[in-house]
Formats: sequence, C-alpha cells, structure tokens
Amino acid sequence: MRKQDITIYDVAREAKVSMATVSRVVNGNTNVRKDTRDRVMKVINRLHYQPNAVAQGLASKRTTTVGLIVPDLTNLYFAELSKGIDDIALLYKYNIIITSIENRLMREDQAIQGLLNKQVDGVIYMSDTLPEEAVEAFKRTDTPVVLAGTKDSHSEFPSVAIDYKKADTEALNLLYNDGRKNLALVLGNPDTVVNVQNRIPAYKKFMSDHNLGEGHIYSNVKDHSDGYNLLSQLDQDGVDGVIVTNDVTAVGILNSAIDAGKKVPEELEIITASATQIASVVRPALTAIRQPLYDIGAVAMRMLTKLMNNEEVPETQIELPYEILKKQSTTNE
Amino acid sequence: MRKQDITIYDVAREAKVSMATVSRVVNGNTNVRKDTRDRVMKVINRLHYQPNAVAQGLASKRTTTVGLIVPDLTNLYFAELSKGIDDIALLYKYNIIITSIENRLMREDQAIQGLLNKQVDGVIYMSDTLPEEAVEAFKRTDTPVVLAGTKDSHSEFPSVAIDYKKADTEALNLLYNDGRKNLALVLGNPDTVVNVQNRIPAYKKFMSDHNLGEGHIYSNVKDHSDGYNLLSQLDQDGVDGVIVTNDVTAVGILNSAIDAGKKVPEELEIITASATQIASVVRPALTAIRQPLYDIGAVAMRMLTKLMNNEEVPETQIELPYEILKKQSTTNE
DNA sequence: CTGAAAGCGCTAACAT
DNA sequence: ATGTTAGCGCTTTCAG
Repeated sequence: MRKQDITIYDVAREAKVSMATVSRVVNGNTNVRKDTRDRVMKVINRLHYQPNAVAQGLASKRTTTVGLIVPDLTNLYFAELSKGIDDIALLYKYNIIITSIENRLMREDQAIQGLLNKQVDGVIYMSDTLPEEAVEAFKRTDTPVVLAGTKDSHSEFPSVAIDYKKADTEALNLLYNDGRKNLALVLGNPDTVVNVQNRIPAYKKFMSDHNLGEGHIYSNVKDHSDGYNLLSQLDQDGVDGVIVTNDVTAVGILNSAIDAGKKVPEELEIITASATQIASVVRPALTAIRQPLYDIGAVAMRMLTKLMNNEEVPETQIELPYEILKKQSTTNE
Repeated sequence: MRKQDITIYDVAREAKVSMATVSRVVNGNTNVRKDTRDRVMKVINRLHYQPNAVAQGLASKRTTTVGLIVPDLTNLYFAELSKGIDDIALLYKYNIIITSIENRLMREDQAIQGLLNKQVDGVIYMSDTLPEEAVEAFKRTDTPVVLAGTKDSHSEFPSVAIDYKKADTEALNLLYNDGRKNLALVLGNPDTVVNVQNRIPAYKKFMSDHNLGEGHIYSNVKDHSDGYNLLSQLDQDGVDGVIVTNDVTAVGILNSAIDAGKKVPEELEIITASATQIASVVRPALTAIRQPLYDIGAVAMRMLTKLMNNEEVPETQIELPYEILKKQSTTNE
C-alpha cells in the first residue's frame, strides 16, 4: 500500500528491543527506561516509522475515530455544528468519518450500521429525525451516541441543544410586542421531534394564550424557492409576522417581499429560528434566534469523549443558552 | 466493543462451513455453490453478522475510505465541493474521513500523514495552498491524490478545476464592456497557486492589453467584515468595477455600499469569482463566475476511484466549463 | 523495565 | 466449490 512500509517490527530489530517495547514508547507508556526510550525514538525518526492505525484499531479495539451523521453538509446549520465538533475532535485526537444522509440511497440506520462496522468509538447524530430503525441500531450497540442540535422524543439519548420552546415563545412575543397579531409558523419537515414536541406546541400555546386564533402553520417549506413562493400565501392569509425555522427559507420569503415591493419589517416581520451566516449577511438583516451552533457541536463532542472513556457524565441532556438577535427584519418597538 | 460480537468464525461454525467460505459470500465471490451461499446468508441474517471493517482493512490492505483535506467546512465553496465528492463516494461505497486544516493546530502535512496512518485508499485535497512539506508527504506514498477546486504549481498532481485565467478575463471583459475602466481585483490569500499563476496574471494582462494602467489589487480580504471595510479604500481609489474571489467578501463590499448609499451596480459593479448559494441569495444578486463546484467534487472523486483501482486515467488535469451568471450587480449593457 | 507469545477478525494464496 | 493456513501490524497479558 505504501511505498515504504516500515513496521513496528523493523523498528524493534534496528533498536534491538522487542516490538512490545516499541509499542510502549509509541503509546507513551511510562514503563520504559529513558535510554531505551531514546534509542527507540531515534530509530523511529530515522526510519520515519508511522504506526498503522488500522492494525492498532484491530488490536486495541479502539479506532480513535468518531462518526458524524448529518443530513446536508451544504446547510450552514450543520456545517457550523460540525466545525465545533471538529475542533474538539482534533483536540482529543479523534478522526471524523462523515456520513451524509440527505441522499436517498442512504437510510439513517444504514448510515449508523456503516459507522459501527468501521468500529467508530462514538457517533454524533445531527439529523432532525431519528427513525425507529435508527433507534434500534443505536440500542444494539455499546458505542456511545450524542445528539447535537436536535432531540429524540423520549430523551433516551444524550443530547446538546437549546430550549426550543422557550426560544420560540420569546420570538413570538417579540412579534406580538411589535403589534403583530396574525402570526405564522413556517416549518420544513413538520414531523421532526423538535417541531412536534417543541415548536408547534409552543406556537399553539402562544396563540391560544393571547387569543390570536388558530394561526397558520406552513409545512414543507424547505428552501429559498419554497420560501419565495410562500409569500403570496402569507399575503392571502394576512400574515404580518412570521417565525421561520430555516434561515435560507426565511431569506426566500424576504427576497420575495422585496421583489414584490412589500416592506420588511413594516408590512411583514420575519424572525428566523436558526441563524447561520446567511441570516446576518442579507439586507435587511434577519432578526434571529441565535443558537450557539459551534458550541453545541463542541459540547456534544466533549461529552462524547467522556462517554467513550467511560467517564462519569452527570448531565446528559444539555441545553445551551440562546440569544434573540434583533436585526432589521423586525421593528423592535 | 460491541454488545454482540459475532465474528466470521461464529457464522462459519453455525453454517458448518469454513471462514473462507463465509468470507467469500460476504465479499460476493462467485465461487460458492448457490445452496451453501443461501445457507451462509441465512446464518448471517439470523446472527445479524456484520463484518468488522477494521479487520478487513488490515487483512486486505484496503480500507474503502478516502481522506478529505479541506480548509473550512463552513465555507460553502468547500461544502459544495464536498457534497459532490460525498455523493460519488457513496456510489462507490467509500467512506470519508474529513480533516479540516483551518485550525492552526493542524498543518497540511500533518493532516496528510494522519490520513495515511489511517490507511485511506486515496486523498482529495481542497486547500488552495499546497506547501512544500505537503508535496513531499504526498510523494512519499503510493496513495493517490486528486486536487479539487485548486491546482498545484507544477501540475504534478491530478486536479479538477476550471480555467481561472479565462474565466477572470471574461469577467473583466464584462465589466469593461459595461464601461468600467477603473477595475480592481480583491483577493484573500494572495500567495495561492491559483492567484499567483492565474488570477493575478490574467488581471495584469487585461489591464495592460486595454491600457487601463496598473490597476488595484487588494490582498488578504478574507471575510464579510474585511470586504465591508474595504469599500472606503475602493472609493478612495476610484474603483468602479471589481472582481472578488470570495463571495462572502463580495457580499461584504456590497452591503457596505448599500449602507453607505452607494448604488450597485450604477456606481460600482461587483463580480464574484466563486458563486455559492450566498451570491444568489443577497439583493442585488451578485453577478458571478459560476464554478460547477458539485461537479468538480464529483469528477475528482470519480477520478480518484479509478486511480485507487489502478485503472487508466487518460487525462489527469481536468478543466470543467464555468459560466458567467449575469445578475444584478453588473449593468450588463 | 523488558520480552515472548497469543491474539484482534479477516483475506488470500494454496490445496484439495 | 470448499477448506487450511498464514499472515496483516499492532496491543496486551503474562513471565521474568
């Protein structure tokens, strides 16, 4: 496979020690006399020896590799989560195998099984939907899993996220205080755990608490173009304030309004429930629930390192603080 | 490691065949009688046997894993490239190990070495800079490498990209035909191969061919805020048309202009040299050189699969067609 | 502190 | 068509 294939055996021979000793110095085992350690190190450097991680993995049953399951890399929401994960993984010397499941050729449970076959030491799961087969796949294994930026319906798995209910309620309240009474909620997939258990109930409760009627929930609005096309419906329904879960979708609505000569925020207020770089870069900039995506990823990965080392993890259901960033798509009165 | 650790040996015993035969059916080897194959398959399913990819990798010296080296996952340029890579990798059943090198804790050659230690079957390199140590690291190995969305200075490595010189010249010409004479070039890192060998020479040649003087090249303008702050300099230099390599940077300039009440495109035309989703989502939408990022990634990965199988690859320096997307940041007269 | 030896789970000749 | 037998390169008892 490699041009030069220096093995631990070559080093042992050259340094006149056993492979066991070489293994010890490679792994930083302290039970090696300083001068033998130095001698071995010298040979390692001279021969440019590099341990074969696959062989190490087979022998030690640890691959120092974690698997990431993510719907779509080109969605900045996941990219920013991944960055937090990646930085902490680097810190703890773990490699990352990424499996993208947007492609319909790959189901969630297949993705999980594939990672387990690769003997990853842990998995971070970022998809907003966790099908039953995926739950089963996780339960069949001892490999630890952490959910990042999402939750499962029974809180069976460790997770790092924010309090979506509270955040949405606060956002709705902002619109309400700006005088908006015809509030709408725009969702992508309406069947995700977060939507079913948090966003939709929070919305319904808010509407009923404030006697605002049934309101309007729009589902399956997933990208810029869906958002763009939704505007006419919003107009028709007389919506004057809207929470949009995905910020690219929110930008679609915004651009549609701009192109139609509809004033944002005067005639329509928009809040995106997940701010990525895109939300801050458009004009008018979008008021947003800022989830600490990088931190969510980082904390999730940190928790996973503990789980992989069988360390004590006192709290496995973590909620990080969010922030409501008031920008130009709300009047903020 | 796993709760249930069914090995090929267990299957062999239960199916009353040798492990070799089990291995054969697992790997789709045809030299197995149909009824034994069926019997083995039945046991595999009953026991939920899953091959240990690490052991397979050690024995076969192939890991069906490729390494990706990427500067920054949250840059859509790389995310879109990665998506193309990922889709083709899935098609050919390769897993992907991602190594991000933006973090200063990780040098290019260390990233490469790390991937080689993991015994990846191939590497796709996406960073726009390829330091000498990285070149050396690649040369020390037989593991194939493909550059995606970038080039190396001596065309030593297979690569998939576009003709940057031609594209830039065409973009400059568009500005010129719109009547702009004070043209500028805005770069991130000025020392990348693409900038040094393609963009800067193309710019200089264009300026001199059209007697437009020295022109202005601005370097190290890397993000939205850098772009935002650059506007005053552009004003000072009387620039009326600008090519910006990074589209987030371009948006920074655009937003700065909007906020300063400067009309785009009337007073300043902007073309971004790499269009991601962001370029099309801002208003006015950015005129752009549309690089087929997804395709570049896909073609690079496809080429890598051939290289990994020692197949013939007639052309290793591939240039894909680009497109100039005329949008609202140029007048397009 | 160091070495010998037995695997880790699988593939790949080589036999039969 | 199937079985036998060496490894792949390393870690990890177990002795000493």
